[in-house]
Amino acid sequence: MLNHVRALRKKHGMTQAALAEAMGVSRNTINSIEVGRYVPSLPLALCLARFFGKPVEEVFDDQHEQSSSHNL
Amino acid sequence: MLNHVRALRKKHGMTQAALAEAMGVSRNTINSIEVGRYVPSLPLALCLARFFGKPVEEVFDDQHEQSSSHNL
DNA sequence: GCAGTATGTCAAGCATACTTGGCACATTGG
DNA sequence: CCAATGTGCCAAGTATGCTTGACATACTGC
Repeated sequence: MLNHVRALRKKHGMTQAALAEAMGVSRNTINSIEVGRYVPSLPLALCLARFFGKPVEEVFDDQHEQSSSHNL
Repeated sequence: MLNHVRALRKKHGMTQAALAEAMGVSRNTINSIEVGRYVPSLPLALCLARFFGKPVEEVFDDQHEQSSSHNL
């Protein structure tokens, strides 16, 4: 699951900690999503997309994900 | 987390079992999402939205959710 | 009455999202 | 030199998405 969280966050001039607080999650959660350790929940994905003013599909690329085969 | 999965599924003339198979998940998963027992993962939400030809935001309403207070 | 289909729900188990708290490293500026 | 800031990562614990398998209900048509 590719995502553009890091690029969008930097475009907003925010740190991981600041974005985390804005989303109501921990810094570790934002960091883990940015580096691809796991994919966010739907509520968090909606929250991030809304925050960045973009549709969820533009922030998260489920199509050409590189990661290991089986999804969900 | 409100969603329009049931309405969209019926609009496609499908059963829960058929939609489940199309999404690659169990019937129980589709049923649980429709009746609001839990919200789907982001990959499944993207898959459902893509299947119905709608943006994720139109299938899942995070804004006016009725469910129990704290999110994520 | 009985079989088949569609739905709702439960329990137990596994996978994973998210938490707190901590540590390491690099960069920057006093 | 030293402190502060930003980032990456780890461990252990909790919450929840998803699974299989099963059972109950209702409806339909033979």
